Amino acid sequence: MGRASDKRERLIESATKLFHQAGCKDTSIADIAEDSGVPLGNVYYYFKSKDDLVSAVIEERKEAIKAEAMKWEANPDPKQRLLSLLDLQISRKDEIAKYGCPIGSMCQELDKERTPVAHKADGLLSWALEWVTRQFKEMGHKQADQFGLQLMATLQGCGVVANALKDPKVIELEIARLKAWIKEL
Amino acid sequence: MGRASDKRERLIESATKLFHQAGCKDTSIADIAEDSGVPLGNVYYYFKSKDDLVSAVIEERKEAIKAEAMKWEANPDPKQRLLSLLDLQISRKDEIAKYGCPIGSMCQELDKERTPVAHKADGLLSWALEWVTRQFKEMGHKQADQFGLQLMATLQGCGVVANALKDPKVIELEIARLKAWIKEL
DNA sequence: GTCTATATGTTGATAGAC
DNA sequence: GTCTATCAACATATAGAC
Repeated sequence: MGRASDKRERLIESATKLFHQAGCKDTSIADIAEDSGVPLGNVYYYFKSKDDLVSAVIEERKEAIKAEAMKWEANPDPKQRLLSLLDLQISRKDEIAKYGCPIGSMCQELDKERTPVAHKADGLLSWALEWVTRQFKEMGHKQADQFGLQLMATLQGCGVVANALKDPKVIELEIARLKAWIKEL
Repeated sequence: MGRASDKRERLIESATKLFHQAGCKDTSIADIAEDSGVPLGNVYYYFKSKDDLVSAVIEERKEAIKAEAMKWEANPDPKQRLLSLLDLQISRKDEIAKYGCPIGSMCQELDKERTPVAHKADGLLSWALEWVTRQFKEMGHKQADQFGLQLMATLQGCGVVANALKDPKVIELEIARLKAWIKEL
């Protein structure tokens, strides 16, 4: 691919958005083609199957998360890094209340599928859990594993509850509590 | 319906199981018909559409939850009632790690649909949240709203994480923590 | 009330002209 | 590399015999 057009990345971009908003299953290739402005038949030049496209979306999200984490790691204080993560979640509260957590909802949806990519999204969540746990370890906590789990479960949980209640305030409240907890640790 | 056959309830039973295991979208009427031993065409005698069946499944779950809650309310101590809820969740840890929380995963899946029943499952989760909050209120806590949210978010969150990691231990650990917290409140 | 056969619509995927 | 036309599979839902 000496000089590829930007169609591939436009397809991934549209798919990422639509999968989050409507779910992978409810988003057809035609929907993605239309949203990205790529003709239907041409999609299969870039992705040999829908699974392949789903896989690419997950891969792209993984890169985005790792890039974000790398930015935070410029800060030498692991406690501040965790607070950065929480601030990011707060800034996304409206989106999460509308469509759920992009990672969590994708894990739950794909886990029920019987396709080859079924459990690929799980890697995103477990990577995030490991990252969070690592920060607690660097803070010197022996209960780092427990704390990491506690943080991730609350983040995922307030996403589910906020989405069910369609109320971003849920995220605001729960994350405010988490921030207070982390600050005094 | 003077003397109805048990086909209607068998269909709901199969649908409840399959929707949880594979998701509503991925479970076809044919799947449900086969699992329940009811011929495909006959399903539409009992439910005029798939949405109608989904709706009935949600309704049945609601009744089951309310019945369970009523049993717990025989106990005069609200703290014990909350512990009963947590014990129930622990007893279901393997199922939840495999397929996710039946309520939470249904909320997340249906929220993305564009059908008339789209947000009906949300009522289950908000009912549970209200019930939990009421127990904290009866315990005399002024922060009952916050505590209720905290409990529900953690319950839902450990379901998502356990499902992604396919590890029931996640539920065991998080709920043990919740129980300790509630006991010393 | 029960069940078979089938209509109807949508989707993922392919063929093949350009 | 690009795009139109279309196939094949599968889903919901209905018609109509029993």
